[in-house]
Amino acid sequence: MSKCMALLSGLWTPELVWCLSNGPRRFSELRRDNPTITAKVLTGRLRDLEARGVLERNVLATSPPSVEYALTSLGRELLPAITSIVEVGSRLLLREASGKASEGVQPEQANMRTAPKRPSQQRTDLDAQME
Amino acid sequence: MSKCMALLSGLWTPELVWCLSNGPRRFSELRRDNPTITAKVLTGRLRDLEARGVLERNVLATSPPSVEYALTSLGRELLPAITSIVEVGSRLLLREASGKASEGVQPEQANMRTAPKRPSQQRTDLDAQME
DNA sequence: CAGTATCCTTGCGGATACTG
DNA sequence: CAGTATCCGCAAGGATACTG
Repeated sequence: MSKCMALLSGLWTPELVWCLSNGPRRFSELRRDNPTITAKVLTGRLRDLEARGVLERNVLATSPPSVEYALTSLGRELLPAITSIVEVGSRLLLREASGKASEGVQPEQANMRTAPKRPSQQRTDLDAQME
Repeated sequence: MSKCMALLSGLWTPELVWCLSNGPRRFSELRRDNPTITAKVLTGRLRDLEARGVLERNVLATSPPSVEYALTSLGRELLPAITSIVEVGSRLLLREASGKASEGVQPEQANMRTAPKRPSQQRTDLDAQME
């Protein structure tokens, strides 16, 4: 679970995948796309993503040498997921900007002696979706 | 971009959302679901997610008092995205387990004097999808 | 039960300088 | 151009103890 989400962990990681979403891109191009990232961090993230199989590194024999980074097919499969998170995310951020409506306070029933027991949850509906 | 992905940032955050995916759950239940999380971190993540509008905190007037956490409607919209990332993630992890096939080495053409110029990329195909 | 309060460590990311 | 090498600060998490 966390292992899988760790695919996109690390600062700048989503941006980099995003930048590669419409074609390969070189090291210096990625630097220009994200002006405030440092070379060290950029190399780090690219190496991580390469190790995880999200992108491929391709050295071109130009002079001076240039290096291209491109999403793999599995890397490309992450794009829809990213967009949907961003979609929800921006709605959430908008909600924060305009004063948070409805601080809901419903008057729960009092005086029940013990709280209800629930099973310790082995399967979730998400597990079901997975198969 | 990173702001939106930060919704699910923080260790344990995806697990917690996952645990709430099939209904509300109490503090101690969440602790049992993730045996190695500490109370401090659990409270922290829950407060974060509440502030971000992903879940709601609901104090029940039982004795002893119990607190229920439940996903909001927007929180629930994150679930499909999470599952698709996990989907790709597990395929990636499998690939690592069984020796990584095809370390592709294609013989790129040499001796071109300069590398190709590409535009500095203002819009991506993902931006197009968003509208 | 559902948390706070404190302390302490690790490591991520930024800044800066240098290289094949 | 496409990186590596160091140093540093700080915040996120873990461990542990205590509370209404």
